Amino acid sequence: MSTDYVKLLKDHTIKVTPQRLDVLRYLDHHKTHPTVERIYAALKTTHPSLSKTTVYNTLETLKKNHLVTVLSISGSEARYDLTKGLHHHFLCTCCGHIIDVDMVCPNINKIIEGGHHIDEVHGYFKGICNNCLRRRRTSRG
Amino acid sequence: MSTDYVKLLKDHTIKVTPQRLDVLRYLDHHKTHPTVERIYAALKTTHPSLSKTTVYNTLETLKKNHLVTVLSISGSEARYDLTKGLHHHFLCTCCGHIIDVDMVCPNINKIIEGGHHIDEVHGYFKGICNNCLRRRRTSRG
DNA sequence: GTGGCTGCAAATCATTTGCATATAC
DNA sequence: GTATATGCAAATGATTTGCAGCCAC
Repeated sequence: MSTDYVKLLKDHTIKVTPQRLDVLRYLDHHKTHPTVERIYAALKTTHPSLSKTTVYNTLETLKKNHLVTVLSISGSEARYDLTKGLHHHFLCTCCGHIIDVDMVCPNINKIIEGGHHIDEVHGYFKGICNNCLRRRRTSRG
Repeated sequence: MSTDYVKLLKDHTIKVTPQRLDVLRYLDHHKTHPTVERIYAALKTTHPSLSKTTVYNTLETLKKNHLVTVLSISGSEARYDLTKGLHHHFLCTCCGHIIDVDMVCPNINKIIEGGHHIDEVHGYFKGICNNCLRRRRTSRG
């Protein structure tokens, strides 16, 4: 993503506001699939008047413009990701981290045999990440 | 799934109660990935004393025993599925139906290159199903 | 008989809504 | 100047929790 967030918003006919720039910059600098709460808490420190509603509104606007993607991989809280090429996600059920998975499934089009029109493809994997596996091994042995 | 729900529960050391049998039977007869609300509403008609808490509890118990699988494909409400072999799901954003997708991705193991341990694989597709596509075409032309 | 299950009501948590004020353009 | 965005508080909706009484084993 370019760092010209102003241009990015203007290109999508989204009005430029400090709040929107903040959220965009945060997502660009923290590719950790953050929750609304995390984004809000982080930005609140440097922008105390920020409201959580605005974070929700902003993310909704960015989503409608396909600038962000929402993940529903981890239970109750939505996770947000700057939109980039098709990739999938691995949730470590031990530490909660979400790891990007670049993987192509060549026969993904099989589903089109049913004559359905596909807009979105989400691959969600859950398990234990290599970090947690290592830590467990170490602490036991 | 066998229709011997009593045996199924006993095999998993789950106490047999009318409520649990009801939920199990409902899921076996309605492979529509129902929400808690739908299961509850349906069973309530023949079992008026049933509580929604019990539906939640039962689904949680069945889930822990890997008898049901939870889908988080459709926004805020969880959807429940009797567990069967690996398959994926297509959500029609027009009519809300969830369609099973039997599809094998041969290089799914690529993710293991990262040394992560995988427990669950969920493929979620979103778009417009063939039914809705046909209906739209018809109503326009 | 007893531990686990049920069902009710209240609590919680993420998200949405209504609305008055403020701001981008 | 006007339409839109912001921020607050209240509302909503799904799910969870606490607890008293009940039931499967």
